[in-house]
Amino acid sequence: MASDTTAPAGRSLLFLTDDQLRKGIEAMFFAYRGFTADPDRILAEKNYGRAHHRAIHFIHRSPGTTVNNLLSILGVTKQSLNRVLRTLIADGLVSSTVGARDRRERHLHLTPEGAALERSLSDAQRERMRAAYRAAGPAAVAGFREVLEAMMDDDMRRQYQAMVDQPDGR
Amino acid sequence: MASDTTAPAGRSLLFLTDDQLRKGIEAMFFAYRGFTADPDRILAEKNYGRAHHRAIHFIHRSPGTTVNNLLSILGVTKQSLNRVLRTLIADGLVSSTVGARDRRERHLHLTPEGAALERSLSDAQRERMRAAYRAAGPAAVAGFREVLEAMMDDDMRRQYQAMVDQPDGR
DNA sequence: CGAAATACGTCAGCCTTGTTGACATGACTG
DNA sequence: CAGTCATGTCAACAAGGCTGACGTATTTCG
Repeated sequence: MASDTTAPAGRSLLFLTDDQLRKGIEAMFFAYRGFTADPDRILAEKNYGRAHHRAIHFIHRSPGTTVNNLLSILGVTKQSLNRVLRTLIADGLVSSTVGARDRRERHLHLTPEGAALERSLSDAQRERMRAAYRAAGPAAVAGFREVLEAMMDDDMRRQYQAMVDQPDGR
Repeated sequence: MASDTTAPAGRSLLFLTDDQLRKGIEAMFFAYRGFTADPDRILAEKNYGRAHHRAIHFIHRSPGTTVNNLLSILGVTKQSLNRVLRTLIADGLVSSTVGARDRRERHLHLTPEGAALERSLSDAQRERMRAAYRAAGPAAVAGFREVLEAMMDDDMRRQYQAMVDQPDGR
């Protein structure tokens, strides 16, 4: 690497050493493990995986969303998503209803049972996030969000922004 | 849950609404995708996966580390790690040498080829991190690290702290 | 010394979750 | 009506987790 030593201006050169960057990388690695640990425990008991969690989360997030929409949010193939969706529907956690305007589409909703599982998953995850936010304080949280957003790919960030700016209507 | 919503008191409480927490959760989700995207592209060309990346990263990080040590850092089973390690050794990216003090142990090092791959992977990841850090600024970066550290499990945080505080000697 | 514990490797089998490719159906659209 | 679109599904495969069971050095401890 060894770039910043020669590079001009910028706001602060010293805080962008490879060592600082490596610490950020390792922090992401370990923090993500913590981030998924609580839901993973709950899901394991019910024989579901992270893929089910993601589907449930975004169906809860955007009730009535279509399969195609979910596909583009999750960034997986339809075969992969369908496998997960099939089990969730079979288990009565998700309902799939034919679209009124366009009858090719299926609109996805959580059933009461699905909503209950979503609740318990997101409670666990929120609890950890809340504790982290409390420990770090509001200023740190703002910085946290800024860096994370800057880390996304452009098209991902667009999806994220669009999603984040609409309240969840719980 | 529904805790902070009942008493909409001060500003310090409002920043911990479920909605704020959800935004943080979704930011983690999308940011982690970005975080792994660049290395994933490089690895895919060489028919390696994220598991190889993690092994390479931490062997680079702690040259001469033992298999058991790596196991506890990565948090996987020895069978799982061994599969990855076997291919890396067979492909000449990692060397395994019998321990001098304790001949049961194997000490792992990157070969020159392994170090080259590590370099190209971490260059890509650091480049993204650098861009995010630049965009967000030093104060945001400090907050970012604070929140991530608060998000880890206690024993994970201990490992992280111990690791982060020793320079990597590159 | 001998028994137990430790570090490592490996075989076999299973699961989840991702992939491609192919194909069918029903529904909208020009 | 022809073409495209949204969806579902079958089959086959790969990565990378897991458990359980063994085998083999080697070290440690009673």
